[in-house]
Amino acid sequence: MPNAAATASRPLRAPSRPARERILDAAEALFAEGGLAGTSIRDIALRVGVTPGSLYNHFAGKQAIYQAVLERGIRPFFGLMDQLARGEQTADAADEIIGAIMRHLGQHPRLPRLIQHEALTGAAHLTRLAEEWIRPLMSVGIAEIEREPDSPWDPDEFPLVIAAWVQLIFGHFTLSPLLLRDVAPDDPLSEAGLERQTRFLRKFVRILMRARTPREGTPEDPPR
Amino acid sequence: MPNAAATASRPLRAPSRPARERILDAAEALFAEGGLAGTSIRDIALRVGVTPGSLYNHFAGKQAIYQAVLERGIRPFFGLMDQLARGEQTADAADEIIGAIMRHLGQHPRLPRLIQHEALTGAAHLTRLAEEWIRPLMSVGIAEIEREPDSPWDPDEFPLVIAAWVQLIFGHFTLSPLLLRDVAPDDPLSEAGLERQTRFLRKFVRILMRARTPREGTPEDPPR
Amino acid sequence: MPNAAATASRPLRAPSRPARERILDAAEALFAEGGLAGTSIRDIALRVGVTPGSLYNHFAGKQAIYQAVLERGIRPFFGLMDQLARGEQTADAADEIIGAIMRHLGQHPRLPRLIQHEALTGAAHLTRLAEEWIRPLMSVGIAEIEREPDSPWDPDEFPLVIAAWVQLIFGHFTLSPLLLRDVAPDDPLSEAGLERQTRFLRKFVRILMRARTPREGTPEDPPR
Amino acid sequence: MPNAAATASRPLRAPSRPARERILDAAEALFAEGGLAGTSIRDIALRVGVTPGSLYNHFAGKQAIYQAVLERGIRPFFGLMDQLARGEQTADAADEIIGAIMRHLGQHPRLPRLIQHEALTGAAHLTRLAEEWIRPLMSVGIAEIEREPDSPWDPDEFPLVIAAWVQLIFGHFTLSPLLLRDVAPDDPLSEAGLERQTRFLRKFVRILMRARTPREGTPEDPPR
DNA sequence: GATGAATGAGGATTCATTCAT
DNA sequence: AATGAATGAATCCTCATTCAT
Repeated sequence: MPNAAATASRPLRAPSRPARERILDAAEALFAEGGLAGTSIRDIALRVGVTPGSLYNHFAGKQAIYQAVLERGIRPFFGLMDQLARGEQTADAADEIIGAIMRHLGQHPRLPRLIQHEALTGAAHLTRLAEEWIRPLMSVGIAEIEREPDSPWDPDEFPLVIAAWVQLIFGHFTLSPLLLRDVAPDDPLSEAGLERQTRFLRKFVRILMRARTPREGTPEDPPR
Repeated sequence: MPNAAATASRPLRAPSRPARERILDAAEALFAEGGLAGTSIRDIALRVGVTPGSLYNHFAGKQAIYQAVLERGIRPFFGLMDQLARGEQTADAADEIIGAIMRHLGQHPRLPRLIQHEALTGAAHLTRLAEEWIRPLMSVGIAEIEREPDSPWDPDEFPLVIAAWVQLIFGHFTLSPLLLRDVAPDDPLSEAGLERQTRFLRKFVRILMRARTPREGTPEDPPR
Repeated sequence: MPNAAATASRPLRAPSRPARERILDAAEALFAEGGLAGTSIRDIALRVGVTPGSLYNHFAGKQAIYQAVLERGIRPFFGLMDQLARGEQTADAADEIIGAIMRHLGQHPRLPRLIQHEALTGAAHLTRLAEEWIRPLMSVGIAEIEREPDSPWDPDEFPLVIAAWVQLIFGHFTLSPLLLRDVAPDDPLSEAGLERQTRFLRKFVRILMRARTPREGTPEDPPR
Repeated sequence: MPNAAATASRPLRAPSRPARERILDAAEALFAEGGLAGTSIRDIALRVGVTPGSLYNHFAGKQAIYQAVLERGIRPFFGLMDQLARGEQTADAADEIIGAIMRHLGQHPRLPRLIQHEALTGAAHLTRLAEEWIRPLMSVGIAEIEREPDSPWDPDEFPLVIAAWVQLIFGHFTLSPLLLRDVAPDDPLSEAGLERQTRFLRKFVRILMRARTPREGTPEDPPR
């Protein structure tokens, strides 16, 4: 009974993390790496240290585990967005928002990967969740843009600006590990990497939001 | 539209696009959607209109097809980067680069998805390719940044700036379809959506590159 | 109605029909429908409203439950046969026998189905029981035939006649629900359906037992 | 390659029975014994001498095999019924019908078992087939009854008479092997057993159809 | 007596791959 | 080049059973 031994050594902490959570932990890690199709029930069971059949005492099946992982990951993130939306409108709110989000994702670095996997494969498992997640996200962002009088952006560009923010934040977790593999001084997901990216994003936003629109290089040339 | 040129030499409808290409076409579409693990040989064969066994007359196996899809997709993109790197250093080079890249990806919208899948699952199949791809990409970008005397960025931030660009461009193909699903006036991958994003990115880069650094809101507050 | 008597001693609604019986009730219903292989321990537990493991507090396993269901069903039927064999030899004994059997099976309509399942799958679980059941059944029947002086049957045909009776009686429970599905005015297992069949069988037996042998159409033509 | 050897020894007969048929042969035998739930794909594959996966090159799954077995078995039987319905209305038609049916079932003794299994488990897989099978069967039978002027049966009893015939015929294959196990001189499904039953049924029908109704023993006593 | 969690065996089915034709 | 049939491994899941609580 290895788990018993493992938990016995820990002084007080919960009498072994509940099985359901342990399964979701393992599944989250694997799904974040391989996605739904790339992760097998056996992999999960193996990581939990249990027989595949055992998982079915806790979840109805692979899809149910996947869905639960997604919900467990998104729910607090959604809560954070909600809370930020309600936050005080100080001058440096943007800085605070970026910091809060990066801090949260730094502690849950699998969430952006899970969402990116979903987005790639059709987001079938996300649609219900996404509806309550993307909306507030857009609200938070748009409110933030509008508060800035010097913002160079037109209202019909606002969604693109928000999307850009999401891409930059998520991309740090999903793409930068590849892009910066040999070029950055440290792992993007390390403490240092996260701080670096946070500073970078703050500067980024400062520039983007307060800048006066520069003259257009080639005004209105069509992209084609 | 290079394919059009290639097939122009044959009568009209290409009844005989080489089998190898037809397989890669089918596989590309499926891999872009489901990734390597989420796509079966049978799916591909079905889409080609052929028996699974037949594929083995053209490729050594599933992995070989996957690798070939990746290479076929990345090679021209790599070529484009190379060409852009060599391009004239006009004042509006950045605009041209963005246009060229968006134009290319607009015609090969699966490429960013393939790469994103790879990035998520560990990029095992990409490393060889990535080495010859990411380097020039970084070069092109850094050169471009350096040419801008007013750029607010420090040299050690350059890689992050490049990464940001990639995230913004790729994200449009991998994340925006989800993010803007109900909020944008049209499909991000449609002609109109691509033009919109191209204009947006140009404005973005203009602001980012030429802006004078605004005063920091909270100078040097650590992210945590 | 022995169950009624048993529960009559308790207040009224039997909130505490012994667990063993409740299990057998559930199992009987399911085994009668799906047979041994087609019924899972979980199905039974679900129907009882209990956890699968609980069943093992009352029975050694699935087979034991099955065996117990079989025995609980056959025992009273065997008792009935025995009693009928001992019955008064009145002129209308056959009518009474048919009535008694149909009445009993009407109240235990799963028994013929259970036995038929067994007969189909090899009767491995029945052999011990069958030995003490089929014998008396044959006795009762043969005695009855012999009492009829006008019977057209030869002694070596007696077993076939008995078998025919069983087939007709059991068939009403196992085959007629399918055969008469759209053609009979009511469900064969309903009160009305059972009465109808009882009348029919009585007429049947009257004809069969007392008829004078008609001239053979084609005397002694081989069946092939 | 044992099959090759086996068929090589046979002088001329078809170049090995087609795989599809071999699978259905094996499946039929097993389904007739254990029913759908009691038969595993592996059992079938084992009997065919092939790997379970191979079956899926020929059938979509277990249910498909089952359905095909049912159809292959019922179709010719249905054809026979149809042909008998069209047959000449000679004086001894009943004898001929009984002979034909018993002959057919004697060569396909699994069919009654398959149908009985279905009837017990709900006949879900049979309903479509049954509709085209039970109708003509009823027609054949009723026509036959009506042709007999001395028949003691009322028109509203006709379906019960037909059902009785089916029960007697099917029961010989599904119930008699159990009932007559130790009491008959030979196996009911042997040549001799079949002939015996055929003679018995002919006598049975002669009596039943031509008999004058005997006086009722107890006129109209309700069965309860 | 009941439960929740675990298990090993086996269930159907899918999969990548091979190969004779 | 393509196919149909085969295969062994792996897939997800169910099952009967056990056992500490």
